[in-house]
Amino acid sequence: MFDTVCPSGLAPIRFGDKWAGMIIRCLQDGPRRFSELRVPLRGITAKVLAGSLRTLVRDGLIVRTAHPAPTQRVEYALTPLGRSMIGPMDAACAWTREHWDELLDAREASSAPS
Amino acid sequence: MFDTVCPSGLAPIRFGDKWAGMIIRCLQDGPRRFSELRVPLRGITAKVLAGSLRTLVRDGLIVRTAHPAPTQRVEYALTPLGRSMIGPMDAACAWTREHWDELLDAREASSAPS
DNA sequence: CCAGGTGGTTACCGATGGGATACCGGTTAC
DNA sequence: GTAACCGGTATCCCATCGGTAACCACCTGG
Repeated sequence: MFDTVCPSGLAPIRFGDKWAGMIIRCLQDGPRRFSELRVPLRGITAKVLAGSLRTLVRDGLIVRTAHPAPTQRVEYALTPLGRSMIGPMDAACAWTREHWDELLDAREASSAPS
Repeated sequence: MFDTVCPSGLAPIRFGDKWAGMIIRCLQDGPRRFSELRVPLRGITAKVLAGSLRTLVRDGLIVRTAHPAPTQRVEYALTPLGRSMIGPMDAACAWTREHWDELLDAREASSAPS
C-alpha cells in the first residue's frame, strides 16, 4: 500500500490493493464484522478479504477487535487515520463518476479507429 | 486503469498503473517529450514508459503528437480530461504527505510487537 | 450426534506488472 | 564513415496479486 515515497512531489496514486478503498467505504458508517463485509463486497473470497484486512490493520487504517464472547465475533472499524482517508477518496470517486463516460468513450474510440 | 465500475457507489481507488499519476504530474506544466519524461521519472524503463503512455492515450488523458519535422520529435500533453484529474490527485498526494509518518509508524509498530 | 455459521488458513495456479537487456530505423553531428 | 540521440519494440524473467478449493477450530441449535 502506498507503494512509493514521493521524493520530488510525485507520488503514485495507489491507495492499497484492489479492495482496500471499498473496505474503507464499507466501514465508514460503523464497525462491521468479517461476514458483513463479504456481502457488499460481492465476489471477494475469504482469503483475499482476510489479506486486505490484515494489511489495512498493519498500516493503522482499521482496527480488529475480537470479542471473546461466548460466540465468535470479530469486528473491524476505522481508526482516525483510516477515517481521514475518506475525504480524498471521495474526491477520487467523484472524479471517476463524473468522467466515467468520457473514459469509456475514449477507449471505444481508440479500439475502433475506423 | 480504473479497473472496476462502482455499482454500489464503491470504487477501487486505483488511478492507473504505477507511473500514471507521476506522468500526469510531469505534464501539468506543459507538453513533454518522451526522453524529457524519463528524467524526472528516474528508474522507469523505455518499455514501461511507452506502455503507460499508451494506456493514458487510450483512455483520453493525454495526447501524443508526432511532429514529422526533419528530426524525430514526439510530444505528450494533457487533455482537458487529463487535466481534470489533477485536482483529486493532489488531494490524494496531500493526504499521503500529511500522514506518511503515521503509516510508517503503524507498520513499524506491527512488525515489531515486542 | 450432527448440521451450520463464523472467521479464518493452506496449497495451488494463472494472469498481470514491472524490470533488464538487446535491438531497431531514422536523423543529425563530427 | 561512424558515433550518438530519438522514440521506441522484442524477449525474457520474476514477483506479486487475485482467485479456487479444501480444510480448520470453535461454538450454537435441534
